[in-house]
Amino acid sequence: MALEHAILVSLLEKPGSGYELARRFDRSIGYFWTATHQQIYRVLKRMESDGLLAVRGLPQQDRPDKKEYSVMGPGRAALSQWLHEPIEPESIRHDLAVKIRGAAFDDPSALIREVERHRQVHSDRLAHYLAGELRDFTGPAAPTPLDAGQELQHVVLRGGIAYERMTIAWLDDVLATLRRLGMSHPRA
Amino acid sequence: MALEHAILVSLLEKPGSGYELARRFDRSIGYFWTATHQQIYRVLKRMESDGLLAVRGLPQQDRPDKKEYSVMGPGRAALSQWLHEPIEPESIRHDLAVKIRGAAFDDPSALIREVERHRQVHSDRLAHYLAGELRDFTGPAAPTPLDAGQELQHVVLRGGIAYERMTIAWLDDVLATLRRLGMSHPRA
DNA sequence: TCCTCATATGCAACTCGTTGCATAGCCAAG
DNA sequence: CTTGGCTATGCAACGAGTTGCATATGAGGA
Repeated sequence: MALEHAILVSLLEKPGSGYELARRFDRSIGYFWTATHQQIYRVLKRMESDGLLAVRGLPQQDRPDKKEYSVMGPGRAALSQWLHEPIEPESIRHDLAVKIRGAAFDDPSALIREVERHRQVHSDRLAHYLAGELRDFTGPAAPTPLDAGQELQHVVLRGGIAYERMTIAWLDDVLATLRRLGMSHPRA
Repeated sequence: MALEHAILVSLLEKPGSGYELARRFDRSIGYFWTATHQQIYRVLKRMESDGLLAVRGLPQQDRPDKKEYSVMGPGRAALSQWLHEPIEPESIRHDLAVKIRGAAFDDPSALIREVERHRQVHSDRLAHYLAGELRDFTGPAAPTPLDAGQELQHVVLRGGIAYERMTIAWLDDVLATLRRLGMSHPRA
């Protein structure tokens, strides 16, 4: 149930509405966690009724009202408790790897375009992460020195960068393998 | 719904029972997909009633009967169709990254043992993958030349190896960062 | 003898996550 | 003037995944 905790972290970094959270989950938090607005609204409601969050209705001019959530004492305590509990190291769930092994029972060369498309997506993500790193942490406009929260955000971002770089290199390996097999066995 | 397809791939590689599949999902297939026996039994039953799989009851001496599943024509067709459909590049779900950012609101040094434990798990996985690579693909007992299926299994395994190596390096970066913050801010 | 482990399958209840749809006002482009 | 996009929230239904428990047999150890 880490979505709850990811929301607590994000709201501690800055209070906001469900809609704003959903956008953060498409951006910085999205480097390591994804969530749709449906999930977020549902969990926010539960967390509020559990007393972890406070909600403040903000009537706005020219657009629908929004509800700004912020973390209460029990929310902070719940996060702290979770931080002290051990969690399971994650295991991967990689559809593309299933497809690659499945290619042994189909035409391997048919996968090449798909793998190229994935490579492009990861390459775009890498560029996006690197731009963010320059903007927030290593560029001339970045604060110096960084505070603890920023250092931790930076090390998480470095993880995202390392992940994308590793993935791109692996997809190149996959492409080379598929092309090699496609040449020697034009039709499997 | 890639569990279904992972099962098809695994049963095409070799027919087997639900129990055997569950063990494969703890081993080679588990490099990139996990599933419990509950999930597997449930999906096998559905796939059989959908006509994707054939089942053969094997009475055994000295132990409970087992049901051996194998892929039928429609199952192979379903896999082939899926292989030709584009899939979304996955996004990460990394609890540990949530914890690391959360450490800004708690004592960062409390996370060090947790990160060290994760590093150990990934290091063990890497050793396990490398042993498997030597046994099945690069060692003296490995078949030469490898057929297409084995080449594809190998490139997937290389992906697992690259992932673990990257993760270990990142966790070292995380540990260095946490230790640095722990020194300059003994209590956050 | 009893306990645990390994094989082998399964139900029931639950939470988590996704998808489609609905509402509602404003703005800008065509 | 209608279509689509952005802000902002939400319901309903479904599918995916987890956890706890139940059943059955035989082997080996305490």
